[in-house]
Amino acid sequence: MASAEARADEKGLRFTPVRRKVLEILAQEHRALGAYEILDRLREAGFGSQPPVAYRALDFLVSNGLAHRIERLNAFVACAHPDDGHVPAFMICRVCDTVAEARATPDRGALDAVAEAAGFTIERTVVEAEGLCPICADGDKA
Amino acid sequence: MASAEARADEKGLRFTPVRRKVLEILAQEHRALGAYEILDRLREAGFGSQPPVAYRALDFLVSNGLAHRIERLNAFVACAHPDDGHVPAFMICRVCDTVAEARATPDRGALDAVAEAAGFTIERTVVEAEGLCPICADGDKA
DNA sequence: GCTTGGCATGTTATCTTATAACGTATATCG
DNA sequence: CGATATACGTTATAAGATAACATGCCAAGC
Ligand SMILES: [Zn+2]
Ligand SMILES: [Zn+2]
Ligand SMILES: [Zn+2]
Ligand SMILES: [Zn+2]
Repeated sequence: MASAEARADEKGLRFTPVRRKVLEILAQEHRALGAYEILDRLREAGFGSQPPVAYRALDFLVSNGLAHRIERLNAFVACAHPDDGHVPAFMICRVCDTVAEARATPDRGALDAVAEAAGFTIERTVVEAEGLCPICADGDKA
Repeated sequence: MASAEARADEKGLRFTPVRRKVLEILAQEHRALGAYEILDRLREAGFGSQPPVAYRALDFLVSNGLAHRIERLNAFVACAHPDDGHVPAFMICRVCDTVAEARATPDRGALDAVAEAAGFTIERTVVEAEGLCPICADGDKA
């Protein structure tokens, strides 16, 4: 995470205490956190306690590729590959809510073809798979 | 839509007036409608006017493959291919909110591979592309 | 034909998620 | 130092979703 931060600094981004704290909070979890859950922890840490505080920091992190929004959950995760500009794909466990991030880039062939045929210009793609993580799949069998 | 309805009947599903009305409302639009927008139209048509009325009908339609939820928009569209069990992919115009549905099935190769490697069992996949439809892309140039 | 059980509908109340609007503080630059 | 831009903080409210409970409907079983 330190490296991501360093790169952000180089790009002239202002990595303020709230923003750093939110990224730390996200990075400590392997699951997606809702904005209000993050807000609770900000409050505990002495930051502002109203929704815009959390949402603004999250907007910053998402805009700059340091975090992603999980549409399926209305929640957020730290980016697992903050280096490059990538198209993320997520695997969300419906039991324990853990979220794993993969790169989806090679995935887009078929959809791209349809879009091109339809004259649709894709700017952003959301790929979110829901299912069972290995641990919870084991639990199910037991 | 009549055909979809007939098939639903055959499966022993109860196609009640509210449910039919909601499907009609969705089918009349090529964009996604929020639950409260649907609720407004139900009210106008003399149905119940409280949120659960809309949400329950939508749950029914989504569960039975007659409509889809667009996670990106927290909204709903009628299914364009109600025949088969398909994995839908959506192209959402960020300007006019129109939603086009494509079949995503051949798309999943890469993600499937990653999931298998990780031991993750995929049960459902959300694919939503955001961008510009042909009409709005033209408008941008002008 | 009446009863009973399951399902759908309807309502009230409440919860969660998100943003608008405004004032204050802090940083950056001439 | 003063001007300007960006970030932070608060209040208030919008938008999306569900819990809990009462009522109505219909079809199966007596
Ligand atoms: Zn990422
Ligand atoms: Zn799990
Ligand atoms: Zn469909
Ligand atoms: Zn458009």
